[in-house]
Amino acid sequence: MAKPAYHHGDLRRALLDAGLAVVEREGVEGLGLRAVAREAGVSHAAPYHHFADKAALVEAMAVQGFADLVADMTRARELSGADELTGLFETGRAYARFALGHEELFRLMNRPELRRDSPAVVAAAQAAYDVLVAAVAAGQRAGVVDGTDPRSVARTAWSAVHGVVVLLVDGLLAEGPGEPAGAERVGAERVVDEVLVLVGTGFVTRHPG
Amino acid sequence: MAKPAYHHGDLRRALLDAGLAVVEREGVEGLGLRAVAREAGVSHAAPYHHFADKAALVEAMAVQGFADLVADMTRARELSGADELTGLFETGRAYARFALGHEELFRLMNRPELRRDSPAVVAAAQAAYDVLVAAVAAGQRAGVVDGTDPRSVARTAWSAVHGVVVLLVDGLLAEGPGEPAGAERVGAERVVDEVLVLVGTGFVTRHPG
DNA sequence: CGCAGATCCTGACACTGTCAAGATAGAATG
DNA sequence: CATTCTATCTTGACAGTGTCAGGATCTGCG
Repeated sequence: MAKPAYHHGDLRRALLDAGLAVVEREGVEGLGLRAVAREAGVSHAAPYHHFADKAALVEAMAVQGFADLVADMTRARELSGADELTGLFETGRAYARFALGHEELFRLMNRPELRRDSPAVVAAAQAAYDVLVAAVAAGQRAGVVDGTDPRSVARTAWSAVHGVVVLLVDGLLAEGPGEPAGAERVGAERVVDEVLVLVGTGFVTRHPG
Repeated sequence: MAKPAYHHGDLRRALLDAGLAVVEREGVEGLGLRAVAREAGVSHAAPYHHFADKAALVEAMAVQGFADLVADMTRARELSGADELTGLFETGRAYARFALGHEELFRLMNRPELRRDSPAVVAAAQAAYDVLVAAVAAGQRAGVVDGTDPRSVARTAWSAVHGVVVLLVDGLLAEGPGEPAGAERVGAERVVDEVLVLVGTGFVTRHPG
């Protein structure tokens, strides 16, 4: 159904999906233009009719990924009820869940060359940031978050979430040494929660009076 | 002096330096084996007598980078005097300063394929982490840092520092919109400080009683 | 000196991204 | 319906890459 051999119907979408499949199977560095063409069952130069070059393909994949990410984040915040503090936490948790659930895509989205060369990707990433800023501002209006400038708090919250997720994805924050591989995911989410509450409450001993 | 044309003296070191030069000039993705061979003034297959393959070269560069990083961090902590809290902050600041001062090398050190394929790089990164853990533990012994498990606090501190630095290097946390390019560095350090103190004190409003 | 081994170079192979030219399908026009 | 047009896809080629095999050259030891 809907695969008329020569004129493919919607090859652009098919190439994006094929790229997703390749990147999740073989990692970011295994993603090549010819590989996604093979995966899509098409000739090696066919992608050039839908993307200017390889960079344009991964750019489109990254933009799509960020769009899905902001959808996850806003949905998580909406579903979290009236408490703005748990809403903020759930937003962060959604960020972590997305990254841990699509590790290779997340790595692709954070490729530095995209940040340097693609304003579209930067804008898409900023959109995810804006969701966090909005959640922080709501928390401040509700009186559960300190500070006057929401962007200041959002910067540290974003830094913490992004940092812990990156470190987890790169395997540098395994909970115990030598945990069974199957239990990694639950351990990862526990580490994320731990970091989220600790960055909310702080860890510097408050001097009395 | 010390450049006997054929037998190069210390080509291994020269290749590492050439790789550093190439990576800072052309970025991580411009770093190729043939490029560093050209930079070192040597033939395109010469590196194979000192490194098993390209991955081994960038692995060695990353390990070297992490060694320099831990040196910077420990030195900063030692120079910070007796106050364990400022010692902890200075350790984080040193991390940020290294990353912002060697952006491309920092990006190379954080390449995900290294984390997945090279235990040596993971160990080198963990060594940097251990410096932070030690600083946190010292702060706890001095009574200026909360918590019992130093690794828990160190995880969030590391996450915050690493996160803010990564976001800054990728240009996602510019202070004001459209700051002059020359002032970027000072703005970046201010953002780092802001995040460090905020993650230390926390931003959740404490409910009285 | 003469040899052994380390070090470097040349040449080749498979692979990649990219472009040019030709083949084929569906759409528009008569 | 027949014809032409255009977008789409394929084939073939080129430069550049990582990598290996084989030959050339230097250094140190006997």
